[in-house]
Amino acid sequence: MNKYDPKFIEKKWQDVWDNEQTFRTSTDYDKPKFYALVEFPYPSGEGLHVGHPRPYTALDVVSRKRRMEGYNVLFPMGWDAFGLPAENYAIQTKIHPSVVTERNVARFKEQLRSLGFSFDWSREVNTTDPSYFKWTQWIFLKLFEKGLAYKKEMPINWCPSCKVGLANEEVVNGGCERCGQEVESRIKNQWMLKITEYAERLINDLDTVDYIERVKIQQRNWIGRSEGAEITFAIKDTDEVLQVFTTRPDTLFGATYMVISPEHPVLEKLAHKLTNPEEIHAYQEQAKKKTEFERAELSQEKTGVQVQGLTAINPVNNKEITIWVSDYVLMSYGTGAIMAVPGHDERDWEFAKTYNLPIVEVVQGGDVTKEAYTQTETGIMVNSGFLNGMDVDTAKKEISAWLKEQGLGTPKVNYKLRDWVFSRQRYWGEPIPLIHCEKCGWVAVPEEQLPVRLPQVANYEPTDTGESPLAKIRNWVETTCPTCGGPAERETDTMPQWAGSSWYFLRYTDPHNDEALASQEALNYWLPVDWYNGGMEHTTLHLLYSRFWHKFLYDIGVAPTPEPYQKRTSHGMILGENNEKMSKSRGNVINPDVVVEEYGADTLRMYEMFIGDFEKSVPWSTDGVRGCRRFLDRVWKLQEIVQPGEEYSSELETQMHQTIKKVSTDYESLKFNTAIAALMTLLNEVNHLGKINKAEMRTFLVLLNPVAPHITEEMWEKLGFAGMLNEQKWPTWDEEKTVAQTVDIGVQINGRVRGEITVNLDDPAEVARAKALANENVLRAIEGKTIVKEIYVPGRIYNIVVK
RNA sequence: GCCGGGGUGGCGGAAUGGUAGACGCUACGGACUUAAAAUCCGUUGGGCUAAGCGCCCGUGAGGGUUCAAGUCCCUCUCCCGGCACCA
Repeated sequence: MNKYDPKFIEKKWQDVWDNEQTFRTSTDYDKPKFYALVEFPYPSGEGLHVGHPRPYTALDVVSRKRRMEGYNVLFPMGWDAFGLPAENYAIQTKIHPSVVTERNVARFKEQLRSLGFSFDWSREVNTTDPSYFKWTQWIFLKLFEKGLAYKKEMPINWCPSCKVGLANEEVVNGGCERCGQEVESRIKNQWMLKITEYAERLINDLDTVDYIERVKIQQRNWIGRSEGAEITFAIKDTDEVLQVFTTRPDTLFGATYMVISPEHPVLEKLAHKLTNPEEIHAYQEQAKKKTEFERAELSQEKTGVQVQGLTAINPVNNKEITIWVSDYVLMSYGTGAIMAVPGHDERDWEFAKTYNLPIVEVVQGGDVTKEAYTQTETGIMVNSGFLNGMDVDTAKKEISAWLKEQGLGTPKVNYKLRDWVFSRQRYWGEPIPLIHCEKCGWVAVPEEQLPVRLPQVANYEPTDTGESPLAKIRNWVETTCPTCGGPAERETDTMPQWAGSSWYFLRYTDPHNDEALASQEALNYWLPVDWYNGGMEHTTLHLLYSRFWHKFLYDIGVAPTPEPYQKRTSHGMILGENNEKMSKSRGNVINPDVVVEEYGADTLRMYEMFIGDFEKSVPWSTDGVRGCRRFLDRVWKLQEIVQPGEEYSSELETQMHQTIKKVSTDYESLKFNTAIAALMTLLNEVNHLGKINKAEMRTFLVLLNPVAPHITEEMWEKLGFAGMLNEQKWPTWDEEKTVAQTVDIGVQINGRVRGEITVNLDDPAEVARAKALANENVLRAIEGKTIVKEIYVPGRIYNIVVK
């Protein structure tokens, strides 16, 4: 027998799969379907990282198993190729990002191919391909049409030295990721998408999908739904009012002052009434100057200024209360104004202490002179007029009814989720397909003119003003208005990287369609995605954004299901051998090419599945890789001991059925490590016996195939088994045969194991008892004692309680 | 601070309330070899031991439920991840 030579074998089978289009998805829509999705990568210049193959192998395993179970499987791959690294590289080298992208894609593809994934490459998509982003732009126009895209003044992160608007994730500790320069906040007019309009559905529909719990929880927290009331406070001697949002309307009697955010419009409106305008303006200026970072850093110390000249009226008792301005109240949440209840809110308590404001206890149970009492379960209302004596829940209901009756307040739900800032002042992204006309305003580029392509340029540097580099390409910017034909200008902002990835799973179903983003037939058949695995870091952005777009497409009749993904799971990160995050600067990066070169793709795949709990982070171990290679070497050698036999042998029958069951169920529940352990155990047993028959060998190869497809396919062929391995049926197990008829069980005395006996599973208790009491060690342990109780769990344990 | 997840050998990790440590790695011993590597066999939680079996301790800490707890309940503690003045 020749040596196991992965380099030769892997190349051979990859070519076979390519030439025969083995894993091409069928368009036979009558077959049961299975749509497996992994997050498509950004093709960086670094090439593939050992982190990438972990989720890919996992769903490759599931996909390969599903095919053998008779499903029509869609397991596609593509490129999320718009993005900053290619653009930054272009600025440095003047090489067009599309050239760099093409190069990187080729490399990534080659690397992925070398790992033997069963992707259907005929369905490859690329977000930077005009035939793809035509539909990204089309979706945007639909959003615009339905009023879900709007333009608004918003601050962006600006690096004054690079003259570039930065994405939030490019700001590290308040500085520019590349040059370290402190980032400024600049106000820009930006396109926004109204994701908040979908907040309620994005929360509620989580109940209809099978996501791992931590993903659901993180999404719920991010959306941050809270129920409360909006209450109107009059401002004395004016027609103006202050609206506040509160989750604790029950504490209204304890509202002893109000706080508005520095950006609150009332300061402008009633500027003439202010008696300390300089002081207020100074505070507003100070707040404006603070970057987000500083605001967070200084968050402990409460600062503020009283708004003199204005007094508010507490609607429940008509008491006059002071108004303050402070940056602990955010304009972007609720109404930008709050009623301060220092007795029962920690922030208000702190502020009241700093400025010596009155604190009134309205819920009994704590000591409001020492700290805010925020417990709501047991407290009883006091100092609250008609609410006195009620518990918090009752008081909430009563006061809400009262407010409604008086026309002073309404129940209200608020979300932490903000609208999505959709503009980027960048070159390498999808152009936003809108035209601004002096006469007609913002006008959509007509559908038949899509896609709006990026102009070829020589320079990618952004402008001093923070505008997109596109703004300088005048012959691209200047156009005519589609509505009136007059002179008009194109929008120069581009879309964020999240745009293309918000719908790519739809495109895979019908990737070459020119008439629509995908045919209704394909969408109806393939959606929802049956299983989507991706990183936890995408839970609050990509996952939420794509659910939002999908729901929108559902509303306009394009997507056939309210939710895009039926099931979502997540993998843990792979760390360096020193247990730190893998990075160039830490010098602990493992290159998958090197592992493939030295040990083979099957070894890499297997190790990535065996390395540990799939859902947890785990450090790389080169020794562990070698262990997997040793296993495959031993598998290879099984060829030498294969015996005839078309039925499982009596020695192995039970274990065969156990292993089929274990492997089949573990592959389904992300427990690849224990599935592989079961195969190792089986191999050890086979080697002890020194033989394996054909029936056993076949099953073993099929079970191992999803993890190590090349070696198993090669052995299948060498052993002369019929057909190709990937065409075989997934083996089944017989539940009855998974149970050994005789087992060794422990005998416990008072819960401690004192001996071991061998029982037949169907032994009655008396027989087990006789065996237990015949055991020398057991006898010694109960000598001189009285048996009080005996418990026999068949096949598990015999426990004797003695005194 | 809030919300998740988690503490099990030297390491990665297994364990429907039923013999804790499967499987792999490491280390050690042996076989093979002129030698080494590779491979194969054995040992590998700690302690005690008369070496015969055996005994004691042990899943972050403390308590509880149970014939029986890594697993269930209570209290505490530490680590990781996310959010963070969200009214």
